[in-house]
Amino acid sequence: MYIESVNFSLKQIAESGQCFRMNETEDGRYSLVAFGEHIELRQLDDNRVRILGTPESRQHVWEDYFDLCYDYESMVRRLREGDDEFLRQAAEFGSGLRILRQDPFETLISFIISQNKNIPAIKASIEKLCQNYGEEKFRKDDSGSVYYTFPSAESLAAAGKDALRALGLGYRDDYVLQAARVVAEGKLDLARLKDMSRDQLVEELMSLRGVGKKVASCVALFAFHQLGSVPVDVWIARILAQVYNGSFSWEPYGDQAGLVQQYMFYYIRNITL
DNA sequence: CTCCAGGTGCTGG
DNA sequence: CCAGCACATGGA
Repeated sequence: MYIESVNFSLKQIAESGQCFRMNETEDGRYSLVAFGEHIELRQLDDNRVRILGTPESRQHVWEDYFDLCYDYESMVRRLREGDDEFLRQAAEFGSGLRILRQDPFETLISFIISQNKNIPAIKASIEKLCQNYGEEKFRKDDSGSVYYTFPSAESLAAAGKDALRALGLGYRDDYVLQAARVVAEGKLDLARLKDMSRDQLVEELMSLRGVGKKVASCVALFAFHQLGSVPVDVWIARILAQVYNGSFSWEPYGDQAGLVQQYMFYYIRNITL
């Protein structure tokens, strides 16, 4: 099965730091676990991707996940043709980025774990969490090897404090447990948050322990597709301070500022490393 | 060994 | 409101 769109680079999306379970394989494919399914993706050309390991009937699910209906080209063009040299470069460099529509609970827990960790460590922690509390399934491809789904709120909430501590999440384990309990007990209905304004959504998420402005912004952006939500992490803060001397304004980008942020993040990560 | 990581909560000014 | 600090762990 093929899915097709412009501004669609598996490599850029996988390395963009918005998802943690999309990884390049030895032969240049990308393996992804999401919504309880394992799939493999291959970039056929700039705009075309082949999906393996999922039935035709699921095509719309992945088209939605990769946000194929959204027009990224207009922002890429706007930045490339603008007078901001840094953003011109950033848009050129990350023109294949898209903002995924990920599962809210997975995104919430993942970004709670992300705090004060580097990306490889985040990925390792999440895999371990999945191996211990996710569901074990078998791949539908010929390898038939096992993979683990992201844990449900219920299974995490049922985990003991000590058992969770043994996973090595550090001080974040208590945040994870509390968030899982709140969701499992129905005190926080993540589906209901879809209808909220960006400010309401962020406020609601920040009521959870261990969820501050940055994590809440990431969940708003990467799970609820609030493109106006702007996560400011150490890297973005560094850009604002060092490249713009504190004079940058998100205002001109309005409800697409979070997208601009993503081009910045992807660019800075790849030019300084 | 040291430094730092897609931060947050708490404290004292 | 803001600066400073502890936090628990692992990758580089």
